[in-house]
Amino acid sequence: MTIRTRFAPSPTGMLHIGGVRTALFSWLVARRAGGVFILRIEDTDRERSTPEAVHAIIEGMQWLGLTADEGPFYQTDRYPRYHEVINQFLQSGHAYRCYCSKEELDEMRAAQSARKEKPRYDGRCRHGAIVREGVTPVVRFANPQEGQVVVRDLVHGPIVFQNSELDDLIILRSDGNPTYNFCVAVDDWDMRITHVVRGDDHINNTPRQINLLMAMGAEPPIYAHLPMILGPDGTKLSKRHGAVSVLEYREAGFLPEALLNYLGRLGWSHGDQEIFSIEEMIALFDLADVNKSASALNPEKMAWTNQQHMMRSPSAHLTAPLALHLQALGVIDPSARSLEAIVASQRERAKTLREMAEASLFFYRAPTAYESKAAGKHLNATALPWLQVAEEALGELLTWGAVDIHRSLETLAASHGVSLGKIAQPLRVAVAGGGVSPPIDQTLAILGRTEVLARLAAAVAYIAGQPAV
RNA sequence: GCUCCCAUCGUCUAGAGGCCCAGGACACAGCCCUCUCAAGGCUGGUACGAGGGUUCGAAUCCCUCUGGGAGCGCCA
Repeated sequence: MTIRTRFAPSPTGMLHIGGVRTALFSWLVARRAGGVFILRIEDTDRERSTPEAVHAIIEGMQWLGLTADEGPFYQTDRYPRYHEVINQFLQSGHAYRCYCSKEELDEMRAAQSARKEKPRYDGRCRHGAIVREGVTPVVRFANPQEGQVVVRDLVHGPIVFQNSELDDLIILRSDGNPTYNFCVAVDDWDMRITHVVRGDDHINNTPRQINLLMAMGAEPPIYAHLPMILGPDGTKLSKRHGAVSVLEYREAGFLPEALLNYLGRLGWSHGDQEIFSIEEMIALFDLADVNKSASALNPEKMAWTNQQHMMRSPSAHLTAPLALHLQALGVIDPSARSLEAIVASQRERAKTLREMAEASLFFYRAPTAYESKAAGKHLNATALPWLQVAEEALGELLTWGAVDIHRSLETLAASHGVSLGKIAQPLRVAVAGGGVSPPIDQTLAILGRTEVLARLAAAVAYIAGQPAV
């Protein structure tokens, strides 16, 4: 049997990190089994669903590479089918019309709470409701009143619910809109979903959905309820934790595969392995290895994971996104320097592409001011002669490559009986404006001879203009 | 209140009765490497929520408690 899974977000907000993790696991289950992954948009809440949110979900999934084999399907397109099932239920006695008003229901629930009972519909319209003129009834599902429902859950094991705990839920609102649990059951059946992978906040909905499925004569799928993802402080994830939308992680300079790797390791593990490529995750993922307890986001580890992926990626894979980040920082033409060389020199020095872009700005812009601490230490009278001899030696180089530059500077240092650092640091501050950059030979190679000599001349002039101490 | 879920270092986790006076990773501290910053290497500290069982033996199995979370909607 072909494994079929689905990701079913409701487009009422941005696609957040928790949703992405759910989508990832669901996608992984399908990919691992050579099955089918379906995207279904649950937009029956017409008040809160927006086209912008739908777009953000699709764009996010696309950026992450979590491609759907079928869909996106929209529940609002499936109303005829829902009404068809509701009519069947009405005829078969699996559902009934209920004329109770909201006030009546509120009163009922208030009374139950006062008696310390679980608030629930008491089924007063179940047997021959009194038709009220001018009131459009809702349709309620006649939930079985006895026996139990066993949820087959791959991460939790079997979970048992007593039918006596469940009430008759509304499946069709008075405004004609079917409700969530009902639509999910119909869709999962119609789309022949074999494995429902979703957040464990849905565990309590599951027995209702199973009863609905059984009333349709359907075989319930297997479930896998994933633990929640919490904010770094261990509380429920919300806007105040910063990034809400996955797309914000793209802006922040994360690689999609790194984000997926980090999210995958939240709740899932494969021994001691930390870094996984997408292919490895597909090959190794197993719901049996998924944790039951909630986990908190750790921004430092997320960044570290991203860095690890950047270090392992072929340079060519990083140049395009780096160019985008450079442009976002105001660099008109990122290709004015070798992006591959920049990536090669910066990849282990940055946690994100954005950081990499920031640290690489000096390749495109000569320093307009020197970092005061670095300049004080390295752009002074002591450094002046080193800058001058380096300028001369570099000017005479026949070929301008990192290896040539390195050899030249080393020879220079050796001939004066000093360490390379003595010369490299002043050079670094002169060309980069501060005390930090990739190795000096690579840095100069990327910059190009003309630019380097110009910046050295500027630094020499700067020192000359400094008051003598 | 009722129902359901969960519980190993600060965080992510390994651990399916003896291999564990608990291993790895992030973060932190120190050292090494070194032209800066990183990366890398080495070293260090900190965890099985509590109490009862079961067993020759429990982080691992059972029970109770405690603590956290979810649901109880004409939201999804």
